[in-house]
Amino acid sequence: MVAAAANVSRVAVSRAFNPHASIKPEKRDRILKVAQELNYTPDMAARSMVTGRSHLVGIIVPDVSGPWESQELDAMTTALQAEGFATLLFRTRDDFSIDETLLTYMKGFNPDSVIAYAENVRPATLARVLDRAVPIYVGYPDEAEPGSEPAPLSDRLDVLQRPGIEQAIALMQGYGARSFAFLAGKTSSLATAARGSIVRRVLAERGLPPPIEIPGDYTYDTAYRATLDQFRIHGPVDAIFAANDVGAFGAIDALRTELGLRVPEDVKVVGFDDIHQAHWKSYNLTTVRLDLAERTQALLRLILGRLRNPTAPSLVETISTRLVVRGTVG
Amino acid sequence: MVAAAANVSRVAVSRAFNPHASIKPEKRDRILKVAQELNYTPDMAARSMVTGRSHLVGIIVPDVSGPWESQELDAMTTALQAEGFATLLFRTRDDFSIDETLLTYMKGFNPDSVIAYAENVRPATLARVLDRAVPIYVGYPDEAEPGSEPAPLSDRLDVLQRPGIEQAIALMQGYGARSFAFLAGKTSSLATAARGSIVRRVLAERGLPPPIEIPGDYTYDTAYRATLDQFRIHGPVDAIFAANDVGAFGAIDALRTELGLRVPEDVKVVGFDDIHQAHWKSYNLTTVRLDLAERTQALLRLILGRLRNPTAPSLVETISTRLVVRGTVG
DNA sequence: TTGTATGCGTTATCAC
DNA sequence: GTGATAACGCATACAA
Repeated sequence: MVAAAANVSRVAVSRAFNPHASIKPEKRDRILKVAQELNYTPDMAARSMVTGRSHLVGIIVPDVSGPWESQELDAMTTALQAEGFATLLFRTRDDFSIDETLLTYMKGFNPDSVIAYAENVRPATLARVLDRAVPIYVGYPDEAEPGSEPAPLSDRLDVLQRPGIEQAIALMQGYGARSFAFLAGKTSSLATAARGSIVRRVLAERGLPPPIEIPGDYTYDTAYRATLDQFRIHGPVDAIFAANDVGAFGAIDALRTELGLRVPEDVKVVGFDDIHQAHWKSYNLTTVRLDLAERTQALLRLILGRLRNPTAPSLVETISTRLVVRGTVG
Repeated sequence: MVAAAANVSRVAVSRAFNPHASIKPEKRDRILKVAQELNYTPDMAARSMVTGRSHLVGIIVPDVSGPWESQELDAMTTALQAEGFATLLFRTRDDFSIDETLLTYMKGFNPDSVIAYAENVRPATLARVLDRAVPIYVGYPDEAEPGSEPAPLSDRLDVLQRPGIEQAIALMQGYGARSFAFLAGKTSSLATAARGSIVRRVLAERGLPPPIEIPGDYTYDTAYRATLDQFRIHGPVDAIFAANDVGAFGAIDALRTELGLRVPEDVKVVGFDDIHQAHWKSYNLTTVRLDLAERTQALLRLILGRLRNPTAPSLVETISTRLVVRGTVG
């Protein structure tokens, strides 16, 4: 507040920086000018204490460097910044064990909102630890397990995974695929569970045999080895549906590099996410798209809506998926 | 502080949460227990005001979803979390124009430290805007331009890029390459400028002709098209040295997919960074490694060292590079 | 070891 | 439109 001392009053400075406050324009301009000369910036921590708004949005991800996660993080950070929020980034380990510690730690920063993914955090834990900020919970409603927790107090982004998966299977079947494999993601992941469940159901509906399950964990290396094992030990399949794009890359490389098979002629492959790398020529992957821009906007609506009306009932946004056809099926 | 009211005193709670404070162990345990039951967490904002430590480390990147950036961000976030810091993430646009605004905004959060990359932020701007936190500046000392700014007040991580580049060129020359191309990154990037300069110098030292410059911007698509243009319009080269791995991927796919050339038989390719994707079988890229763990530890030392002694003269850490040989040269 | 008083920088409330 | 004052939640200096 030295800026004030150098010139005139004290709360005037506060008003000068707050667009809604009433202050004579010329006075505001003068104060802002002095502030800039003195290199003064309002202290967000102090502001946070009295306004109850930290202008921080917490994001918890299991692996910042995962292509999908990093692309979503990029989009969210850009969008949040445009709205005056800063991204507070946390990284969780794969197991649920440190959930509580991490959430408690994060709570100390009083984020205005928290984005958590179903894969990483149990909804009950989330709801219990955070109170001020209503968390946003990304879930997969179609084909949810009967006993799944209802995510009591949180706003939700529901991702409809079925449409894209139906299109993918229809396309592969149309090109003659009869035997399918589902290359799973991490088993603890709700997303992969929902995807696998949908795949099984859609295959059944179309009169196709149930899929062979190839174990995976969303990584390239595991997908590569697991695909090798599947083909060498258990025998080939006509088509592989991967729970994520990176896994599909691993499967494709295993098929082409080590098994001498052609994609898509010998084996068809479809991924999930449509990350930037999916259009790289070496893969040119047909995949189910989770539209990033759409998703980012939906999350932003949830955040802003909750902040505007803290006592509103649970907010829900829904987005869908669709197939992006490239060169690994036709 | 309601936790205190529910039980005993008031500052006792503060001491209970501060490891250094003197308090009877049993009392601390009891307080911590009650705190947990009441779901209480110390407010970092309030703590920040009185201690002058925000436990926030600001990181500014141009593109969170870039493989290299996201991998470094992941490693840094993990390391910082282990030391009790949270990552405050900012994203800059490609041009320098919003530098000041973004930095001012960031300053409002009073980060304990700031990591900025030479590509994104002018050192002078950085030093002027931030005062409390001494920024950490990642630079490339070897082959620095004579007129480059000395980054006055900041701690530095110096990356020695020459060793890895020398090894790469030696290897390619050893396999018979005579004509070289340098696939550049963004022209405004200091890293790419330094890399190009080193490549030119090393080629000259080895009696090889100067490299052809292929324009690029670190992206796959641009590298793909630029490589196509180079070979179709200006003619082929024996070897391509790319300023980053993703650019190398684009070049490889252009060579193999559209030009019908073999890598490494017809054209040798080397990248830079050694991102996770470099070992994917479709590329299996020989590349210059920037060791991530080493780099993360060096940055952490800088941060902690500066915090321990705020008045110390500029801290400098130096890390080197080395070639990782895979399948795109031999 | 423990409690009391003070201050960190800001905004909200209430006078003027 | 403007200024004084209280309050946010915490850590520290000091006294006990």
